Amino acid sequence: MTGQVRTVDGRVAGRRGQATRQKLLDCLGEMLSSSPYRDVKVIDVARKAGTSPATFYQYFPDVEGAVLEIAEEMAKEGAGLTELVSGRSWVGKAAWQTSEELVDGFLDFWRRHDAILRVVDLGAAEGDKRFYKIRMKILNSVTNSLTDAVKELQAKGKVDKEVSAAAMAGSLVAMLAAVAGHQKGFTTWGVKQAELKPNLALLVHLGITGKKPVR
Amino acid sequence: MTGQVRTVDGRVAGRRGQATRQKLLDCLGEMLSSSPYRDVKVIDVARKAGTSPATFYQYFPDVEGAVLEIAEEMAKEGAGLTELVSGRSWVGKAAWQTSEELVDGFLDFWRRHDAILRVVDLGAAEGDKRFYKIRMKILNSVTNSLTDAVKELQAKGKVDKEVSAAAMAGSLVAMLAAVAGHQKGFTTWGVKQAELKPNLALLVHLGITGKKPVR
DNA sequence: ACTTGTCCTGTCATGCCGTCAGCTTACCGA
DNA sequence: TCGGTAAGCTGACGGCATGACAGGACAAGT
Repeated sequence: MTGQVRTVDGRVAGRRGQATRQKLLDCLGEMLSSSPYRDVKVIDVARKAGTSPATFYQYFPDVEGAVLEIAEEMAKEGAGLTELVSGRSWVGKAAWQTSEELVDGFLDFWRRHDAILRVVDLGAAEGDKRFYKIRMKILNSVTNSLTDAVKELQAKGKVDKEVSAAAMAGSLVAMLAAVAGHQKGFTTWGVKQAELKPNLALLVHLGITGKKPVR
Repeated sequence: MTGQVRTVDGRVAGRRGQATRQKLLDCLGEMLSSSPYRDVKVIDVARKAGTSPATFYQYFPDVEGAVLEIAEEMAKEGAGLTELVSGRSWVGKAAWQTSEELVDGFLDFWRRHDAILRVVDLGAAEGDKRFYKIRMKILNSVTNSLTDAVKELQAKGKVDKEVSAAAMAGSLVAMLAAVAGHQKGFTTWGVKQAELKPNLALLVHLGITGKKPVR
C-alpha cells in the first residue's frame, strides 16, 4: 500500500536516490524554520543539500510538493496524539491531570514541528484541500477523541445536552493549535509559558466538563 | 503627523499618484483573496490595475510592503473591536449577551478581512516583527479589555486569584482568531455556524467568569 | 570488460524581479 | 498664454529562479 518511492518521471528510486531525496527533504525542513516560506527557493535547498536544482525536480514537482511530503510524514506522527485523550478519565482529579497532559503533549508536538505546521496552516486557510486534509488528519485524532469524551459525559448527564460536542472539541483544539503557533507571541505579551499552560488546561477542563477543576 | 504619502524615491504623491497607489492596493487585496500569497506576483497586480510593474515599485518597496500597508489600514478598523468588551457587564444575564456579541463581532471582522489576516498571521508566526505588531494592535484591543474584565472580577472575589488574567484573555482571543480563520474548516467537519457561535460564547463566558452562563 | 538501469548535472528557453533613464502629463506662477 | 518644474508612467535591461532535456557518471550483475 505504501508503494515505492517514485521520481516525477515514473522511475522507481533506489537506495542512493532515496537518500538524496531524503536529504532534500531535510534541508527544505531546515530552510523553512530559518526563512519565510515565501522566500524558500529551490536553488537554495539544492545548494544546501549539495546537489543541483535539476535533481530536486526529479523527485518533487515543486516546493509545495516537497512540503506536502514532509507534512504527510509529520501527520503520521500526529495521529499518535489520540493517546493524549482516548481512554483517559474526565472525572474528578483525574480530569485535571488529563487536561494538563493534553495541553503539554499538544504544545510540545507543535513546538517540534513549528515551521512546517505554519505552512500547513496557511495552505489550509487558503483553501488548499491537500493541506487541509493533512491538518484534519492531525487535529481529527484529538478532536474526535474529545468529541467522544463530551458525548460520554452528556450521556451520563454530567454535561448539558445543548452543548455541541463537535463544536466544543473543535474550538478547544483550534485554540490549542493557535496558542501553540504563537507561543513566542505570548511571551512578548508578558505572559510566561508557566502560566500559559495551566490556563489552557483550565479552559480545556471547563470546556469539556463544564466545571471548575478539582486539583 | 500623518505625513504625506510618498513614493519610494521620496517624491510626494499627488491626486493622480494616490489614486494609482490605491488602485494597486485594491487589486493586491483582491488577488490575495483569490490566489495563494506565495503566488501573488507584482506583474499580475500591475496588470490587473492596468499599469506596469515599474509603477508598482514607485509606491512600494515590494509585495510585502504593500501588504503591510493594507494590513495597517485594517488594523485601524480593528482597534474598534475594543467596543465589544469595554464598558460591558460580565455579571448575570448581561455576561452571556456580552459573550455572544463579542464572538459575533469578532467572527464578522475576521470574515471581512479574511485574506489579509491570513497573511498577517503567517508573517507574525514566522517572526516578522512588523506583521507581529499589526496582529498585536488588533488583538490587543480585545485582549487588554478582556484582561481588565478578568482582573476586575478577581478584585471582587468572583474569580480565583490563581488565574492569570493575561494568559486567559490571550488564550480566548487566540481561540477566536483561530476558529475565525478556519470557519470553512468547521463546516466540513460537520459543525454548523449556528452551533459554533454559542459554543464559542460559552467558552468565553466560562473562561472569563469561571461559571456557566445564565441565559 | 560489458550491459543495464539508476542517478546526477550542464545547459537552455522562459518568465518574473527590480532598476533606470527618459518620456509624458499636470500644475503653477508670471 | 506660456514656459518651468515636479509628478507620473513605461520600455528596456541585467539578473535570477524555474523547469525540461539529453547525456554523462556510477553501481550491480553477468
